[in-house]
Amino acid sequence: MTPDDFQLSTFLPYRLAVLTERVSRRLAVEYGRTHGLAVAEWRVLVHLLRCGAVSIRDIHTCVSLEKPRVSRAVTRLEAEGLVAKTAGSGDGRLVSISLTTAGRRALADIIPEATRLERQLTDAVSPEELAIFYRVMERMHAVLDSDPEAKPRTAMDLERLEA
Amino acid sequence: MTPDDFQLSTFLPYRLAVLTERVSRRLAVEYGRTHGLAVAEWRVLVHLLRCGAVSIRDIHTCVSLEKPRVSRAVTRLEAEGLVAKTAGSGDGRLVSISLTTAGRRALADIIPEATRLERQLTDAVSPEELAIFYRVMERMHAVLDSDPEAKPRTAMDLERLEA
DNA sequence: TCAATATCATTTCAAATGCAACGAGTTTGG
DNA sequence: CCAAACTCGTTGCATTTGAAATGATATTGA
Repeated sequence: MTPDDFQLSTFLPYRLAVLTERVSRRLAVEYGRTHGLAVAEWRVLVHLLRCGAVSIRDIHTCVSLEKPRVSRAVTRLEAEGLVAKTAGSGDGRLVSISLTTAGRRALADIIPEATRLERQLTDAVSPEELAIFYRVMERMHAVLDSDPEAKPRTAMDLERLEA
Repeated sequence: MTPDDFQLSTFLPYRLAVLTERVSRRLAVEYGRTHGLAVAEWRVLVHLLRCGAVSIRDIHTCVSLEKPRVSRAVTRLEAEGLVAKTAGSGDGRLVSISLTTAGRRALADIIPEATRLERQLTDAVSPEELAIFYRVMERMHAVLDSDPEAKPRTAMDLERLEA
């Protein structure tokens, strides 16, 4: 392919970016409207639901967010009463973050909506096609895993493969 | 699925976001290292290669970037001599933006690298799987197209379907 | 033991971002 | 003809962002 034939609208990274942003913004409507959350806050809450009391560092290495972003998200969530931040009992550097009842309640509101959106998207294709879709995504990740210029995957995203 | 079973690492919007960011950042290494470009600048340059002299508005409606972002990207590109900005001949509000020779040369450097990265990713799966992958993406777009809460697709991304 | 190194969370700072408002120009409808 | 409504590109402004620096605590190794 000569450079002149290059077309943005069929370029894989562009197509991924466009679909992702569209899905992402659509989802943000749900958790934004009902609880004023941003994506970082949403991810932190969900991670806490599954992993209980954890540190900033732990969240950072799990949910693909930079450390300062997690720190700020937690600050906001604490201000809104959705999470509690307590000094770690053992290591004095660690902060222990956990869901409050209000946080759990917020998730109980949002998760069904999120799941509904996901189902709307996945129901548009057959289970076989969807399985292939996820397999292709995984293969692309694998290519990046062996590329020294690419950023490594988070612990959680790798862990999922073993399960 | 009860809310407690919800898992971020298998949630479609999250998975899309993670893969997209990884691919996007890997690509940015290419056009960042060689020419100091950011994603908006890269998209503008590529669009110009294909569409010749166009307005800010036209770029905005084609490459999925907000208008101010396009405007600022063009300002930077002009400062670096990669595009030329001339007052539109007809409508006095329009600005005509086109590639300079240096801009064309920059693209000649970057596009092969971008294409190489894309091929690395797509070569990891069979052509059939890749075709299904793109079809699934298109179906998800179609779901969002009929969702009033979702942002509409750009002209260019829709146009591609007719071709 | 205790200095050097490492890790954790936060903060600083400069740059990027998006929304809304703006000024300039154009089209429309009476 | 001209005032109202619209469109174009830019800019102001408040917020978000990530990289690097910071301060506090832990660990290591001599």
